[in-house]
Amino acid sequence: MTKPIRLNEQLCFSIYKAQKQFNHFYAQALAKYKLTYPQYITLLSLYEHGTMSVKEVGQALDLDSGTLTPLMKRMEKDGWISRKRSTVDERRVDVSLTEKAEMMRDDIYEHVGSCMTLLNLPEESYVAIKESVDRVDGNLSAIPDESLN
Amino acid sequence: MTKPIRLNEQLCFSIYKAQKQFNHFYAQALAKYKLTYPQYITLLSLYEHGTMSVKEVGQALDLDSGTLTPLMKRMEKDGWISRKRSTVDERRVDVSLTEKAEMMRDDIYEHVGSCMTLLNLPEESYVAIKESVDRVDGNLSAIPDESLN
DNA sequence: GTCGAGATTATTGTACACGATTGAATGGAG
DNA sequence: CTCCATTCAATCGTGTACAATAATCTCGAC
Repeated sequence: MTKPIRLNEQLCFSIYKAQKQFNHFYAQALAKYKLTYPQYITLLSLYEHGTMSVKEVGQALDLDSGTLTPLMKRMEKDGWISRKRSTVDERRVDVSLTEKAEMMRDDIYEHVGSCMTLLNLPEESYVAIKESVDRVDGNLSAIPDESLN
Repeated sequence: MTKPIRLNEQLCFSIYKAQKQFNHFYAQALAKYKLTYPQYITLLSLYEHGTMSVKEVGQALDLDSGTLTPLMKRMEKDGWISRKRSTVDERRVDVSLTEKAEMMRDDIYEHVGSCMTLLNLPEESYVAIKESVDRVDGNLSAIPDESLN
């Protein structure tokens, strides 16, 4: 007598769908800049920390080089960032913002900020939900892979 | 004086990361069945509703045929489902479960169920968080694309 | 000074995800 | 009965994701 698993009662499915909605939301909001969501968070990270190596961006975003290298090549082609091998340590590739990125900074902050108000969630709810999701994330990452065999 | 956007305070980023953690969690939990997460939810949907058209699966999972067609071809090759054109309406392709899928059903329910206990979230929290995430999803989907230009 | 273990980035292969387009099939409106 | 707008699956192009592997580099042991 095994209990069936109903899709619409699964937290993973809710998060899966919410992530896609956010993706769509940002696709619209960022269309005028021709940025995708992963490109946008890469940009945010650089705005926040300044020039970083690919490795450091990967740690900030929880993405590996297999994702970041092609993504950053596209961002370089679109004039958002420049990439060059560090002269100090030639294994590293330093990623820095272009003039264009610096110039667009406030515009992007402001536009995205105003779009976010349309989400229509009171500040306390927003923070509370975020903390809940972070807890789920934390609990998940604490599970050793071997225990799932 | 534009307020900077801090990545680690963004709900979208928390959900983005949690989704990836769930993906990793299910990649481990489903490895013995050689199923990915999207394949697993396709299977769940068929367990729940029986034979469905591609369109109906797409509505249940919020995915389009561009994603589902290749995914289902892989699932067919791996012996989970069979696909055939409806004789009633030849635009439709009916997707049904194989013997193998029916036989594995309880095994999968049980194994995934036991993995879920490792998430270590009390039932009330689980439900409350899920409802919060669903609300965010609902609010997002209510935003008209044009208002984000 | 050279060598090799370990670290770091790039590349490759597989699998989503989705917008846009295509082409076959359907079912009304007239 | 015949157009023709609509529906549906498949296809194509672009862009993530990530595991696995390859290529490159650093630094400490000697």
